[in-house]
Amino acid sequence: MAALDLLGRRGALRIVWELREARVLTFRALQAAAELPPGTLNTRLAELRAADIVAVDGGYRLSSRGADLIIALWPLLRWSEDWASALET
Amino acid sequence: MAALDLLGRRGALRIVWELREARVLTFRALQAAAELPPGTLNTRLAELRAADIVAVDGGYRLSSRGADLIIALWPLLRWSEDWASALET
DNA sequence: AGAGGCGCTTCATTTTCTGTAGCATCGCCG
DNA sequence: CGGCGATGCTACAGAAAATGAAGCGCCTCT
Repeated sequence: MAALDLLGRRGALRIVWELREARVLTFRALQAAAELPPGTLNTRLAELRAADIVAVDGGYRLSSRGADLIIALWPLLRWSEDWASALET
Repeated sequence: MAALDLLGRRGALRIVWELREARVLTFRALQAAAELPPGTLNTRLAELRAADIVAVDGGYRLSSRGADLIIALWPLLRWSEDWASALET
């Protein structure tokens, strides 16, 4: 479960999420969107780049593997919406 | 993305994973399976119980919402297998 | 009584995260 | 050219979290 270990680090899933739909964000924009301090963001980005999930190409974007990841994440996101609305009641 | 925040904590996804297929584990068995020290496990279990993902019923098991989560996790697990085998090459 | 399993708790150490500040670089505009 | 704003990213001190080992109190079974 190495992948779960990587994605289970603070902010990792959030970064991937913010780069959904082929978004290209600058370091600072990503920092604002993911609500992470620069040090953490930079550490996380290094790991995600090493894992070939995030690519740098005129800003940060998902690699093709990262795009697959977003697709695989869809059911989880659906679940989290249901979960959030269920908790409100 | 409160759910992602919760699941993005160390060991959280791993705990859910170890409870897949309606498994019922004792605290110590879960500790061994998830490779977590008791303090961390206990903290995480408290969060997961508060989120109604894990239930205590003669041991730790997934709640019905937790079972839904496992299903939603399937594509991600598939992706992580592909990812792991791709990294080996 | 003793042995073993149980769910935790405690504690000291190490690791990680946070938040602010700021550096060096680049492109743009007058 | 000289400044201006934005960029990616580093530095640092303090806070928070995780780690690993030890062990407590409780229960059950022999």
